Amino acid sequence: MNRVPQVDDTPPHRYDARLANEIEKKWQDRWEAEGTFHAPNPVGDLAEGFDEVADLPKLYVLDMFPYPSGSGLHVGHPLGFIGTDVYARYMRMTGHNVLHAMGYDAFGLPAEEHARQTGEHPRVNTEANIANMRRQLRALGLAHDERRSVATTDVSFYRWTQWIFLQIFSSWYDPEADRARPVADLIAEFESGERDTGTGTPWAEMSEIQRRELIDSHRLAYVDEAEVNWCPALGTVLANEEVTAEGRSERGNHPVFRRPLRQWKMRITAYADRLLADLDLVDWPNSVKIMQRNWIGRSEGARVFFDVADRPDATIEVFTTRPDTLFGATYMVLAPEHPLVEQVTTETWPEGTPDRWTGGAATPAEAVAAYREYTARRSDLERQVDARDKTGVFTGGYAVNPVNGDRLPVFIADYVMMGYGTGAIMAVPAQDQRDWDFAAAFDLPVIRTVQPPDDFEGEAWTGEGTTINSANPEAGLVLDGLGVEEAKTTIIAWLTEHGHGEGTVTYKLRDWLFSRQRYWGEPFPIVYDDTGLPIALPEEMLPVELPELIDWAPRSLDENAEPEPPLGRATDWAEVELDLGEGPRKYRRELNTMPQWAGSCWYYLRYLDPTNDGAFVDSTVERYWMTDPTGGVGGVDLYVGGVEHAVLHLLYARFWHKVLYDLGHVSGPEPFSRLYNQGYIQAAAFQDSRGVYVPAAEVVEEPDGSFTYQGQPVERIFGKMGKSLRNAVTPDEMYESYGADTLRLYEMFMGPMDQDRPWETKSVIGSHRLLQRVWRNLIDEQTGQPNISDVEAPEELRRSLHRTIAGVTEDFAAMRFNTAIAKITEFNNELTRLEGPTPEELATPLVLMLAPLVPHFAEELWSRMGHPRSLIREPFPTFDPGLLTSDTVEIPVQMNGKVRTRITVPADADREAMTAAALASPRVVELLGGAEPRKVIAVPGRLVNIVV
RNA sequence: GCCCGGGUGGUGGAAUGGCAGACACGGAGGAUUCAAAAUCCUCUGCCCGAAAGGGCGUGCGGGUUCAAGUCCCGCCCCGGGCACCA
Repeated sequence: MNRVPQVDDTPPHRYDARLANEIEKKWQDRWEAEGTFHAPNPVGDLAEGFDEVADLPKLYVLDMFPYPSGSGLHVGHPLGFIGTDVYARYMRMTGHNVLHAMGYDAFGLPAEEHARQTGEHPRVNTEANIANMRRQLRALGLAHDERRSVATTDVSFYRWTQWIFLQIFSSWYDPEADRARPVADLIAEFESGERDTGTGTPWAEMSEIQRRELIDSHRLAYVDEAEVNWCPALGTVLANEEVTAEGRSERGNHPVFRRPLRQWKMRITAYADRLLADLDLVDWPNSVKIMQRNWIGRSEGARVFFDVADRPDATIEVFTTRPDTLFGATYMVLAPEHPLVEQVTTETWPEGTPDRWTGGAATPAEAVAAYREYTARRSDLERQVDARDKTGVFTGGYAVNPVNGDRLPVFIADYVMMGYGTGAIMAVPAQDQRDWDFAAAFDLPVIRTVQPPDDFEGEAWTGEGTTINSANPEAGLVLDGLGVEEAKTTIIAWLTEHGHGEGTVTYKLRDWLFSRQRYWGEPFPIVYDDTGLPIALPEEMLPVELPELIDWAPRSLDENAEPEPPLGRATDWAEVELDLGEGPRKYRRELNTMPQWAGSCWYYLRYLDPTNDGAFVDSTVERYWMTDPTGGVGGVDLYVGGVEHAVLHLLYARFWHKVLYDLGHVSGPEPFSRLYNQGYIQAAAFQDSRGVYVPAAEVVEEPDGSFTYQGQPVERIFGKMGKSLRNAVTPDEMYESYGADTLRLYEMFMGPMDQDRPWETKSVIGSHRLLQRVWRNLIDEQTGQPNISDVEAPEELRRSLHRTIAGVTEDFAAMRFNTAIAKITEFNNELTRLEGPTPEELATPLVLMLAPLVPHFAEELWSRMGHPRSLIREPFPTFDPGLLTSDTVEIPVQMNGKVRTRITVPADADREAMTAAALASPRVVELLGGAEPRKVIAVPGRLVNIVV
């Protein structure tokens, strides 16, 4: 290579990656040493310095709890963190005591899988990952109060997770008071006889075990033998919410099987109504509220009891949202697993049973057995695909319609599910398309009870209409002529009066399956005695620490394997001798662990008071940070995270918060008063002709716009950044090429915070150039000294500055960082055109406006401009409204809505003056050609439109 | 199927019913330089035109309005959520 030796004539003090890295390191160290980001608490360990901020309003800004992944961060991860940091820094400069902290949601499957593969304890791996993530985040210059950083895996943290579990375990939901209360109150009410036990046996006559079982059945955390989602590949059960519609695990996409198992559950359904109603109190994206509402799935209707013909002991209870259509019921359906199926099924087929109904079986019992087997084999996916092809068999039994005594054949069919309502329906084909489809397939009658519109040509009519064919005058029941709503009210009253049913509300929401067969999670603070009933460990025995495990050997588990909690292998730990008040006795520990959601249900409360050994959070501290002084619902002031947590995490956390609120441990009913969903950074990924992903960084864009990798054409797609698509770009790469401030600025500039956007490494240079230009406007690149003078700024630039401040202030407050940056850029571009040193009155506000976005950069300039102290609490620049307007404005003149020319008029010109000026302009005179305009619209300060 | 979002230059995106495309990337040209990088300046939606200027243009089709990316009606496409929920 005979290259000419290069002389590096880059000025010594140019803002480039090398200088940026130097500056960033310096300021990060200084911030840490000076505790710049410490947010003082009103009392307790972290109260130092509170006097200085006592008069300021508080602000609690929070990021969703990150999982410290082993592969480290890519540039998509910190988008939200940077956004909250910019906002939090801005709010500090507008005079708020801002709490912003970051912790780690560090329990979970990946660390345990890693342990299985390497034999290394999950804690070792987890702590290494946390350390790496801390390093990467620190390099971004995020203004977190590092004293408040916690990890769910810290014993000092999960001790309080266990404590909260005990609070929930020791509570029950009092429907009259509509809140959770201590179980002790319930026992007292049973003892005094104030509350009926509901078992038919008075408390005084119950045995000790009966009493415990009764109490346990009321607890908000309870053990239940129930159908659960067993995922052998993960070796654990999953919550319903963790299973996809295809019957696979959300994590890893492994097959999931239904099987009965003894498991912990949380009675979240008791809170269904409040979780729904209180959504009205919070400032959340509408889409998230809707998702939560759908998930809770409240629906109003009625329970109706149907006697079974010739079976006096059996009653089929159905839930319907359309009790007004009861006269249109022509058959009944039970879910295949419904417990009444055996009782309803007859020995032989009734006379005249159509062949279509029997499934070809000789007896109803055989038909039922065969159909049950068929449905058990059928996957959820298959069922969805042919949802309109209804299947089922007749049980041979009949139910009696309470409104008119009609005999209705009872079927089993898999379009009715055990998990919703009562697992049984009355089928009304005329007003329900699913029932219509089934009726058509099985040749069942259709009776319209709502008059469809004359031009209706469809099948089932589910809309409004007049009730018809619905009268039984002898029973005192006439619905004919009523609208749907009136008919519902009338029939519910009739059902209630005659003991055939009642109005009721049903929810889709199920109780929350709370135990997992994993090691790397919080142990339950629960032991069992000989009765097999759970006993809460007393608070003083917390924490219950995880035992050390040596055996990480993978177990091959299949569908039929007995789920086996790893803690069962810690035999020394599993059995324990304790004195729980009755002298030392042997107990068995609970071997399941809590799901990963547990820690994220309350971490935001621990940030408030992370070092407190006497309480999960001090109540004065909690009130200070979580109460809205203006009387709002309170809670975290701004919570930012991805929309993928719209249902699970946010619903669980709200539930725990409400329990804690009911028990008096927190001051408000909602944890997060304002929620903001950040978008995702997507990135281009490239597939070769075999469909294999190639390293995106090595793909070349050809002049014709196509892409090649090593000379071979590849195809571009967009997707999540990550290892699997081989398109990850790390923050470390960006620090090296441009510095962290450039990365921050670019991420904020790419587009609105709440939108997905594609990452483009080649565009980062633009943000870097902005910083270079600002630097050059304020610093002499040869000497590194400020190039700033105290001469007055030209009038035009001063006005421009004040317009910029006004716009940026508004944009920052609304988290529109991209447009704020555009305004700053525009102002700086004007500044660039100015000859000579930059006037101080322009330089200072510019630096302060940039400070939230690029904090190291701004601190460095601030310091070079002669300020000894950090600008962290420097007041944000204010603007003079008088400078926002100018004396004259240029406005467009339209003719018939099309811009034809522009005129300059005094800013305060009224309609007449504007019209006159417009009509006098040469261009308008020319175009009018002497004609009279039909009409002239003049909007002061805006435009003139001449209609001809 | 139902419920939410969203469709604007080559690209990311900007626009209280009032000049569509701010700002940036990319591209073109120029200044500077022995040369290059860097920097600075100019241009850059499409079409016609030498220019002046004109026409078209915010997914498609209608409508309201002096004026529509923005409001209304009907479609199409993309993304997300839910889904035989009685």
